[in-house]
Amino acid sequence: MDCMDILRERGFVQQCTDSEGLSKAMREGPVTFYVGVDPTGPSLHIGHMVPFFALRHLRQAGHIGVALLGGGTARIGDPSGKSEMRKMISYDAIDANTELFRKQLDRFVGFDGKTSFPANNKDWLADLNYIDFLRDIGRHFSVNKMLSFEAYRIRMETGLSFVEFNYQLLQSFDFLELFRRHRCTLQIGGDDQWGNIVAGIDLIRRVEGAEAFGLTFPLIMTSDGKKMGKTEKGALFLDPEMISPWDFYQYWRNIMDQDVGRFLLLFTFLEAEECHALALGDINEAKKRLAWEVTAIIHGRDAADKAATAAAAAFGSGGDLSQVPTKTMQRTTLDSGIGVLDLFVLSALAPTKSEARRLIQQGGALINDRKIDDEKLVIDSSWCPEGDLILRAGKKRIFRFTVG
RNA sequence: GGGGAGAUUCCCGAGUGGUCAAAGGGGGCAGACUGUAAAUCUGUUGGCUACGCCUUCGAAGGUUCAAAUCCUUCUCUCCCCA
Repeated sequence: MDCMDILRERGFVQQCTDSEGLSKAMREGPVTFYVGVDPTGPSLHIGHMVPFFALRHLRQAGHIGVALLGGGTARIGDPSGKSEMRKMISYDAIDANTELFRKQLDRFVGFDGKTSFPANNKDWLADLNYIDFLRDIGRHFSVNKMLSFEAYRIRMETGLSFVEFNYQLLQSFDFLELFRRHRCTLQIGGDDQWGNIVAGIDLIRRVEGAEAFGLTFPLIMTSDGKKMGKTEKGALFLDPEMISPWDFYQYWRNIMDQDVGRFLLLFTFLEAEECHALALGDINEAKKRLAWEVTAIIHGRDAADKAATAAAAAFGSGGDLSQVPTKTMQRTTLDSGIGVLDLFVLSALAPTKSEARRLIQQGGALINDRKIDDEKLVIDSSWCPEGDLILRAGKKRIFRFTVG
């Protein structure tokens, strides 16, 4: 079984320009490939990660992975898969994001400079000469052909600016540049990148007369048809400051039954047989395993253990609640008493007092397992002889105050 | 450049002088049922020092006792023509 089979078995493969040819090339020796991400925000989210999981599988099989940070392309904005034009981001913000992405990817991939390393297309895109670029690269692109791509067709409805229309040329140029610099002959990415990838392959063929490959992964959806990785707070970011390991763990713990097997294969490195076995067994145990594995991969084993312990305590038969999301409260604050509404707002379980009030009215507010039905109630030291206040909002949200 | 349409609360989308904090749907939150799942049903969904007050209907002005609704200017978007 070669690594294409592994990827296929794990549900990574959506489209491939030439899977026979690619398998052959891979058998003949290490293939250098790349995945690109545009640093358009302060953190990667789980939706970015599918190609990077694939990167690790491919590297495992002896191939060489380049993580291309789109410090240059982020200045333009990729219209693929989007119905609206993306806001322009300042150069400073892009540079800052690039660095944040690089660190997160280093953590996940573990760049060693040989089998995997980062690159930044800002290095070759930022100072391109427009006229030269048009003459050397632009002439290979047919507008007619570009317009036939699905990505652009969608935007024909809502509007497509010339800047975004150029994105494909830049990404194609990236591929060419990586081919020239590193003999990179394979680009992998989400299926929305298909058009851009194919365009790059064409460019390499025309300019260098060389053969390159493209491989795309499915856009991961949850079984109820939503884009995977969406939460109330937005995307499922990898930055623990944006999405705490607790929330991250909870996301996976609460996915739908039907998704467990698929996600185990995509987002963990457990053997395929084990993934299948887990999905066929006790589904709740499988979810716990999935949640632990993914949390461990992203945030480390320690964080995963803590999240699992906290979850067991919060939803199981009591136990150690010390790992649940926690804040410290001043002894003096508690001594003078604090209104329940303020307390819930302070915990962030309720964004406003009105929300807190609603929560209480609907019977979803608990403190130390006592149901709160009076919104004017004042909480003081007598509530926590043990030193902790455990607030619950509904059945799934929990917060702990330690007094200190 | 000319002509037309539009910008509404988290999203979509009603509303065209007071009865509008603004229909309906989606999403969210809570309750019931469960397995921390899904589906389903119910309630709720701007804020606050809450039977009242404040902020919201692209932005700024104006008319009026009263404006999301009328007038002026501006910004942005879409469509048709050049």
